[in-house]
Amino acid sequence: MKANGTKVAQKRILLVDDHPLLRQGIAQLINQQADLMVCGEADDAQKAVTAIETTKPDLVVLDISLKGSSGIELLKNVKVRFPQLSILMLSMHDETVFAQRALRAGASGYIMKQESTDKILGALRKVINGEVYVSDRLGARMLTQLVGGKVMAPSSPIEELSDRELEVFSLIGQGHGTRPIAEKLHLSVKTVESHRAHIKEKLHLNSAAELVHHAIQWVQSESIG
Amino acid sequence: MKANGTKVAQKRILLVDDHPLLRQGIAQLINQQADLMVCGEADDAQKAVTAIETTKPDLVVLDISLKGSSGIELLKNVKVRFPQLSILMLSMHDETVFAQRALRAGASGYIMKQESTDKILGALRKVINGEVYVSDRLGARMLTQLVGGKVMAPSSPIEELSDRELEVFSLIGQGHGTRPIAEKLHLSVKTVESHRAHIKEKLHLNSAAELVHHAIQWVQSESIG
DNA sequence: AGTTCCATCAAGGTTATACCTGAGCCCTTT
DNA sequence: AAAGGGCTCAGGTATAACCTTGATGGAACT
Repeated sequence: MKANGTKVAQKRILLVDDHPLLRQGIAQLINQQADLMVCGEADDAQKAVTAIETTKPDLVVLDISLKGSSGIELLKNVKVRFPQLSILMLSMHDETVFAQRALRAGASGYIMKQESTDKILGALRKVINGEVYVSDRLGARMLTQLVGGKVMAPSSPIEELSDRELEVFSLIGQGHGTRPIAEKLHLSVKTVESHRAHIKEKLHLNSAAELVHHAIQWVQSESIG
Repeated sequence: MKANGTKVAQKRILLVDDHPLLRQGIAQLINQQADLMVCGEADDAQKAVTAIETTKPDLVVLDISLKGSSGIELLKNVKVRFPQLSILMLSMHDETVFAQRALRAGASGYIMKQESTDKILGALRKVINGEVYVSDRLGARMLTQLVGGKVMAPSSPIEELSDRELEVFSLIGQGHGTRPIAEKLHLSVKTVESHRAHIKEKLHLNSAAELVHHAIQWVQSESIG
């Protein structure tokens, strides 16, 4: 069966990531498999939607940090338009902050770029078969949360932030002011101010200076650690 | 000449990155070239040093954000032990923040993972030939800083700040707002505003957000070393 | 000694941002 | 149907940022 070359019905995978090197790496990994193939690539949100419509993939591998809008936003949009489509989120960021909100937004799995190619292949196959993939560590943690009745003590109050709030928080940490953030996200300045206020409440911060300070620290710890 | 297969002396490249997918991507890119080859891979600082000793690469491609210690720390250590070795820093982060730091620490180039494979190949070849690679945008910016500054190259425009300005800059970087700074230094708020304006001029910054961003960055780099 | 330069300090006035209250809409949960 | 949370935005006031202007005193050139 396996030896039958391309006659086996291969699962079609669309790659969405703005790092050409990484796309090349995962594309090679996938195309080496008899049962998988890359049907297309995209490096931003618009191209991703177009590519889904034209290539009809069985699975989308989606980077959580795209240029322009965040991967989570794209994930939500795609899920609205193509509810049946399976999506595996790929990220270099800490799973404790991003994985659960990715799953809540409709992803079928979350895996970090730091994982071995074996594990990534395993995640791909699991998601294609309709299952949900998360790391063992995160899976255990989520079980504990369920059994524990309510929500576990969040390891960081940053997990309390909503998706939009986290997006704003991240942009603040990258050094952007309120106005540029509003423009980038196509929102009213008033809305961004509102998000900032909520972030300050949730993180128990008292001033704009403190907010910027913590945001920059967090962005830095995310990128270096 | 080119047609002589592997008889041409290929340049040996060591990859240091903790993302297997990305290593696979860049390895494939390099090994497709007749004049380049991957001589080894490493995913943390220790293995990187060992690999340099055993494989004697002509060039090291080094991710700036490694697990454990940061890539910049590793860069400094490697430069102490192997001063002749060329190093191209690879990063997914904004070059305006990290590139100059990397070059000062001894790197021969800095390129972002978002760049096309063509540009990455170009950077690899440029660094192997003993030249320095930075993006066109960053190169122009650095030139402007040199020309716009004084005759000599200030290693950092921060050295242009007066004592008082540096004091204010440092307090901004510690997360204090204008009012608290004025109180702490027994000055009028207006005076602190004036200092802030002069700092912004000297560092070529355009907004308060940028100022705070750079100030925090600087304070952090000072405390880390 | 005079001129120039600039660091330091500061005011007035304009614009932008921060902060507070409130509110409509949508979705999910109950 | 009701309740809660998330997302969006507005009005109004307080505060901070920003621009211009300018006084003072020290350093440096010439």
